Amino acid sequence: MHISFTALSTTITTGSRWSSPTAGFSMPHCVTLVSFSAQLLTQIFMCSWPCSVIKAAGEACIAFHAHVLKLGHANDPYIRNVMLDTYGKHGPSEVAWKLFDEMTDKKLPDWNSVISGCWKWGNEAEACRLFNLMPERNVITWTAMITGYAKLKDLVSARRYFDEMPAKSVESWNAMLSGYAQNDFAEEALNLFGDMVRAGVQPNETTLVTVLSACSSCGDPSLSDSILKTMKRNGFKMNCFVKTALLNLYAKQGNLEGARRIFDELGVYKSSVTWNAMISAYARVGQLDSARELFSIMPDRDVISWNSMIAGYAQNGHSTVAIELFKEMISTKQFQPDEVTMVSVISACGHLGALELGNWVTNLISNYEIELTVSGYNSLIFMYSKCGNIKEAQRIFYEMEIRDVVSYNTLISGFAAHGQGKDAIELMTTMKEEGILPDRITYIGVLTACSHEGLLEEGRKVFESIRNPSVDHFACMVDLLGRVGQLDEAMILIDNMAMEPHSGVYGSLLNASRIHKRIEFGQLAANKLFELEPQNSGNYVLLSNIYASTGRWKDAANIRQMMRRERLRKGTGWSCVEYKDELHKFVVGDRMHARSHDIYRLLTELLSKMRTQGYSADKSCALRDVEEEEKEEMVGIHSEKLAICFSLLVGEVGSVIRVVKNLRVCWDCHTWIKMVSVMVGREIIVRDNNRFHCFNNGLCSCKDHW
DNA sequence: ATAGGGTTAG
Repeated sequence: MHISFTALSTTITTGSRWSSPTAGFSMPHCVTLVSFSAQLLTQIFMCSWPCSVIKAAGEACIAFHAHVLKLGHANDPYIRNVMLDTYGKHGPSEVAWKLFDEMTDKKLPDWNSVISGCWKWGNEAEACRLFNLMPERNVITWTAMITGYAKLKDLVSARRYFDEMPAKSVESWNAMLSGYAQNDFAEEALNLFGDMVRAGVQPNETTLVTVLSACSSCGDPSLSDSILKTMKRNGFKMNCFVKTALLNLYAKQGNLEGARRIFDELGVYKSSVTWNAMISAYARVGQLDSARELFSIMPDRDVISWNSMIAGYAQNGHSTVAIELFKEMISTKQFQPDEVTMVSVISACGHLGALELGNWVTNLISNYEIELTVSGYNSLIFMYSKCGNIKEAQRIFYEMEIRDVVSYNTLISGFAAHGQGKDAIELMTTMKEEGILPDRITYIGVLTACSHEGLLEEGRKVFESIRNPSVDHFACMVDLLGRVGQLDEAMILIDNMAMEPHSGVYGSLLNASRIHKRIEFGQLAANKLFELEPQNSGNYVLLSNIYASTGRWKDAANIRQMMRRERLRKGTGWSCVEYKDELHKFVVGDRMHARSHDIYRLLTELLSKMRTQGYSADKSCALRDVEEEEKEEMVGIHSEKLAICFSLLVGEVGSVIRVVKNLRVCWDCHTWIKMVSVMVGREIIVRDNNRFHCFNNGLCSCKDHW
């Protein structure tokens, strides 16, 4: 960009560029300020004005400069440095470099301003060149170098300057601390803080904010406790920033009452950051009503408030609410959704299997001109594979320029859901070749994929290659062994585990016992599970089903009796169908749907057809069905059946994925859907939580299931 | 200087 000062001067004096781009920053006002004093001019740029005004000031910068020249301040060293600093920070930076080059008597602050400017625009080479060239340096110069390298995430270089600098101010320590803290090196930050205390440097508020933030991400309460004690002992005065950081620390440690106390104590002196910290604290732990209440009375909501709320719903199983809230957000037209918003919403679409909705959201990304980073693309991979379109997920994956471990994990898990074990293994090999190390989630994905495809030997090899297998990996391996029928070996594996097996391990064993009708293992697993998670009704249902499937009706009934005695009910499962841009959600015995009447009629029709077509080909199946009818009379028709009947009514079966929960626990749904697929002569695709089942002509793509 | 997002099993 070429700047002609004379031309600008003219523009300014005619006043044509002034009124609009500078909100609350009108021309006469500026002129007055400039002519007052250099001190005031500094204030305009340096004081903590809202971002919008600073931006406006950036645009107005050139004009200011023109005025400074006109008013004869051009050679005032103080003003000149302010202009240099301002151009460097807000641009156009070229002006700063030009000004600096033309200066014949460069003073130390001028060098410092220009070096800071270089870092601001990411010009490491120039910053270093000037640093080495300058005749003298002060503590500000050195600190600028630390801040600059910290911004580039080059903490080794930052630390080198920090260690080499002849004298350190609190600000230097703070720069190094926040460099560590903001780049996820909480531990290093806390260690450095220890050094700082030992060096006898008095921390200020900024220090505390940084350190408390590091404490909240490192999760060691004893450290923050001692810091807080020292603060109390020294009578440290806490401003709003420190209190908000402390609020966040309490929240991250699970002390919501403590967090709320700080929130309330702050009274009217809360910033929007304080509000957001409290809202997201509630939202994270699933106290969505408390979060929503604060959200609704918060004075100045911003994107982050919306994002915290939306993410709260999305992460606590309320995908539909998350999407509704998002729609509300954009309908106000006051808020621009950003990548973070989109990631939550896209992920919610994935959980719901709502492809149409997902496509609509994806289009919004370009409408709002949102630049996606790796996380954004990752969420798209997740959404497409959860919606059954693994091809599109793969396409996005291969089009990405940079992929991280989550990209790989997400696609591998997608392969697992689609039963593509070999693809999962192959992708893990590729990621290693690309220099990305598999983590525990990668292995969970690959093992699950092997299990779903029945690849015992391949899975075994993968399992043996894991350096420090966690309980989850054992659970996957038990699942794999169990599914292919090697229950004895699965049992040996459990017995030889170095750690205590958790519910996932016994859950896998129980499921395998069901598939292969191995009552003895089923009983063992179920009894362990009754201890480990007595509230999970699914375990009772499963054991009862195992008894029933081998004709032990009395035992089956006893378990049901036990459930009743313990007042356990099947959890709130739901099924969901997307049709014409709308989500149709069903729960057990649902009669709320607009087409309920038609749905139940079709259901009855199908059932009588099934009877005449010999639903009872398999003896145990027929008997099961009797018991199932009994149960349905009590609790109502399964949500899965309602959802599928709705799809049949609107004629969308085969093109849309249906999401159902707990197909595993569901008594006869699997058989039922198989029969339906024969009767309608079409393919029915169902996603049971995390796995796709393709029903066609009485067969299911996952052979191991029943 | 403080606040917000994505991945796993049954």
